[in-house]
Amino acid sequence: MPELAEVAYFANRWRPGLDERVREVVIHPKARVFRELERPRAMPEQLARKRFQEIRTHGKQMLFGFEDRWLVGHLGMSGKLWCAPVNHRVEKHDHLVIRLRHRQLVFTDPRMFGSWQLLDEAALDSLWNHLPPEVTDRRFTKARLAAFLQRRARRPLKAVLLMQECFPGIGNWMADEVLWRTQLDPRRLAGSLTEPEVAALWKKLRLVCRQAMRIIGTDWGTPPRTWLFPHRWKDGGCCPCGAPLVREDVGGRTTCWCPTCQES
DNA sequence: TCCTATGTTGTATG
DNA sequence: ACATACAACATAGG
Repeated sequence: MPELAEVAYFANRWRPGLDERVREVVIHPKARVFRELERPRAMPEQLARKRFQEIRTHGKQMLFGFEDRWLVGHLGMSGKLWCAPVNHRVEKHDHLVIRLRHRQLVFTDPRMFGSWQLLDEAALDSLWNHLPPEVTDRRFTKARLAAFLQRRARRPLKAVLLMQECFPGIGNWMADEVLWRTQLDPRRLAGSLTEPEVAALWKKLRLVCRQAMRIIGTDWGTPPRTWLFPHRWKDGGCCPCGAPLVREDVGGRTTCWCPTCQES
């Protein structure tokens, strides 16, 4: 489910717990979501008694600060964060539960494509502080976009927009939304864009990221009907222009576009 | 039963 | 070394 703005939304579900201390951490040490931890069993004790102080996100990554330890989480395909009352009992897909005095911070993920890491200050510096610029960042320049499209010249645009190394936070629906607004066929090869097309793509990438964060990021609002978003999910949908939308596999992912608005 | 799912990664191949 | 293509991961729901 989660892309840029949904990730920001979920990260903020833990906000009510800020300033509280960790009483207990409950995990399933063998759950796939802890595959990046060297010693999953050590994690609960490393967080015990620490104060929850900070929430940040970067693309689809979330960072939670606990004094001198930082949890980095990724929600995968089906992960969710929420605050549970203190009497909540751990359920089947609750893989990480951080118990505070007044609530519990819960990570639920049926498919277990999500992942968690625990960083110390050195690891935080080497990992979190060297991420690529976000799409809305001033350093995400048109030249940077053009260079990346050239490097991935033989892949369809749709597949390229999903590459987190250049487009942190862009996922399946956001990629389709951006291409629809840019009126580019998702099957076009990245290296085939003209300079004005690159400029338009850059502009729409930034626009969709900003608007998604504003509408979905804080309270999971519903994007208006003027977006592709509400029309794209199942077969039989129509573009706001009236034409039937196409849904097909492009670059390994189901892709939705308007054959009228997005000419090849 | 079969197909799909808002994601990433490992591996084979060119 | 670099780029590309695709299976694999695990589960639920239609």
